[in-house]
Amino acid sequence: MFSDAVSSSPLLQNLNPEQLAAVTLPATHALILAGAGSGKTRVLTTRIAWLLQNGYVSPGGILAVTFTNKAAKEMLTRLSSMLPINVRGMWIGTFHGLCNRFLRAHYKLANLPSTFQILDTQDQLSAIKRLCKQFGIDDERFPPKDLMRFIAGCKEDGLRAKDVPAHDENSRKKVEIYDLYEQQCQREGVVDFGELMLRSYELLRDNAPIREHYQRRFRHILIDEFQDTNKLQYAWIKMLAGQGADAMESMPGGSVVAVGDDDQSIYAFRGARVGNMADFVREFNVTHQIKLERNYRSFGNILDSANALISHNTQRLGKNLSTEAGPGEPVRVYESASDFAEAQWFVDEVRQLVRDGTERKEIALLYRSNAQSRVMESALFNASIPYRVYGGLRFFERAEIKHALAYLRLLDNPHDDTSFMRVVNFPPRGIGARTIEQLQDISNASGCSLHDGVSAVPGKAGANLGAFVAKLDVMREQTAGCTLREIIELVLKHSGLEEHYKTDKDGQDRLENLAELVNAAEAFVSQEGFGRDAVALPVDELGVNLSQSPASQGLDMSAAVLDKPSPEQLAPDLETGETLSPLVAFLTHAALESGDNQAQAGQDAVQLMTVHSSKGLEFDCVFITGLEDGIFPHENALNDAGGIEEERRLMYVAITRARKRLYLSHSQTRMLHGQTRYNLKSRFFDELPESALKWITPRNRGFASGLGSGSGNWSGASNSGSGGARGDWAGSGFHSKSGNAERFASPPVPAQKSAPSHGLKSGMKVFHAKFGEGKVQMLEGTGDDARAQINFTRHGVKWLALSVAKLTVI
DNA sequence: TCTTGTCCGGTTTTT
DNA sequence: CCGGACAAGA
Repeated sequence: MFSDAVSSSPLLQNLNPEQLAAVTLPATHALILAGAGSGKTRVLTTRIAWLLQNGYVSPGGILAVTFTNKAAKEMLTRLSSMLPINVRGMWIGTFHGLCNRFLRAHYKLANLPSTFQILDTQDQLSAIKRLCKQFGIDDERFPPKDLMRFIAGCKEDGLRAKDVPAHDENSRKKVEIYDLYEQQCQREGVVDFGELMLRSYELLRDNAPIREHYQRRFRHILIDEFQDTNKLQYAWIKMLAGQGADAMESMPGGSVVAVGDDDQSIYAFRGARVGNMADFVREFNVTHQIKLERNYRSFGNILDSANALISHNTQRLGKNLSTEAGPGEPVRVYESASDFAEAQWFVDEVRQLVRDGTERKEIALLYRSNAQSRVMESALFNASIPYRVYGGLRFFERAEIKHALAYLRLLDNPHDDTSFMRVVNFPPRGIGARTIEQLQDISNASGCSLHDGVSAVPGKAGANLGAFVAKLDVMREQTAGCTLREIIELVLKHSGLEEHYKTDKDGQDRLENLAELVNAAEAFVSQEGFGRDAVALPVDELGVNLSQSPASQGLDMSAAVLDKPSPEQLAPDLETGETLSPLVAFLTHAALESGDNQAQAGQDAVQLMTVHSSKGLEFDCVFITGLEDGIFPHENALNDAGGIEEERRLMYVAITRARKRLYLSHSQTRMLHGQTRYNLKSRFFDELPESALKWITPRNRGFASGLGSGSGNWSGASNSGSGGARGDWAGSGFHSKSGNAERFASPPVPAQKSAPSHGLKSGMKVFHAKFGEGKVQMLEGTGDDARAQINFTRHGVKWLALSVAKLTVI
């Protein structure tokens, strides 16, 4: 179908046959099942470059969507290195970034003020709290966090309050609050993340000229990480592709290419629907499906482990990764006696790896939940090994930055009550809870913003408030016509933020961050041309630099011809080129890109992160720790099959991060919520191929203890052992190399032939040194793995590993 | 009004 | 254990 001239293009060199097929797909709808490490991003960007280079589409005719800013940025960078084109005007970005751009261009039709601001999760929560207070909602029955989840969930499903089915009193109330929240946001001129998507969708749905314009325009739609799309995002794509229920046409000559991996779907908890992949195939009549199963990342043993594990999932599209790299090293498995011992082992291994020439940044430590990082961090810290923890507070989420941004927002929109509340008494200026309550009552009664209610507050309180508002007004006047940098510097000074942190004894870091905010703004203005990114470009600028791509070699140009928008084809004001003020653009940027969390990004440091945040990354050496039932898989997922399958996919993601060497570890005991827990090793170990594994812990560790001795009395490694290990830790760090582990190692015990006879039966009453009296509810496993679920009178239900726990039958 | 102590609760995360 | 959230003193 394609000429030699095309396939010999330098763009297409070194692609394997499947990748090449994906890159050069004809203009139809297609699903690309791209396994981990199969070169997915490369395929996506190469396809875009290929389409452009051959003139099948102009830059303006492409819509490429990703989930994270990082992925979007990478796509743009790679693209500009492949082709000499100006990527600025191209619609490549995150769902939310693109929706923002769309709404900025059509703010009037979307019924938004031109300066609408975006609420991040923090802002949204405080907006909901404020609302609950105003309407006297019982926050025991309706915790604001739950309400936020509920509202976000509704929006992810594309539901307005009126569309949400409510059968009982409870859900009716929640829907009512959702509705009130919407009204509040509208009044204040703010939108949350979900609203960006939902409102874009509704505008496309309800406005035919707009819809048809964009449907004509985007000939090639590409979506990355399709398995993570939610219901609304899928509906949005359908709408743009003319597959909506009332669509006139179904983008003839156009194409939607969805790239995803159902095995890496790990975001169901936030509304992602893997089912979108199957729906896409059905609803778009997808005829071209390509599987990318050749893995260029990991050695065989690692891939075999991943394949074997994921084969235990039932709901799969089916895919098996293969490599030509050879088996490589075995997957190393380690069992420790405590989380402290695990950390010590990790530190020792890291030291060894570094000695052998591994770069620290090529070593990643993955864990299921953030709480697990602490013990690891301490161990690394004590060993003076540089490390970097991902996750946590990001730049634009820091309190001092949020304060500064709140002042800036109030300059543009004094009715932004969320921002008003945040800084009305920060730095402290004698406006207390009582005064604010008064103001809220007045504003609520007259249905105005807090800002407008100020004048009606009597007495000294009113005077204080008045002074605050006057200060804002002065700042607004003084900053008129200033550059972004000048505006921010002036606000930092006049708001008193700078002064406040100067006198605060540990305000140095915060001052530095505020200085960094000025830098960020400066960088934003110069690099981004302040927010041309955030607004739609005029239509006639869309074909920029197309002339620089080589003309197509006598190929079918119909796609390109179709795409080229002729000015008369479009209503003149469908897309506005209206420029946003630098300040609004910067505030938008701050909300949509919360900024990197760590300044020390470039350093050669060991990388610590949750499995979730490791998605999309790869490392030479990967440690997956805390592989215990209840930790990974997480206990909240143990009770339903779907939950276990998602945990298994999570494990699959974790394993496939490793290039050369993979370590798995679990611990017999672990401190959690200030208590020592006894965990069994993760059930996922049973799903890995024994031939790919190598246990580097002597397997006779732990022991069957005196079980079945008839006395009904047996001992495990003593409970106080963990206390001892902790003492060691707190006192002298990790000096004793294997000391902790040895402490737990049990004395040799004659093999117990009659393994299961630990003498316990459900219903028995037992005594535990720490938990007191309890009743055996359930028993599982044999020998080392035997465990009992015990309902303790004073401490509730617990699972105890019988090889460790000290129990007496009473 | 602002600071200090007690209580509670506690996955995963991006936008 | 550890942070956030609220209730009592300066």
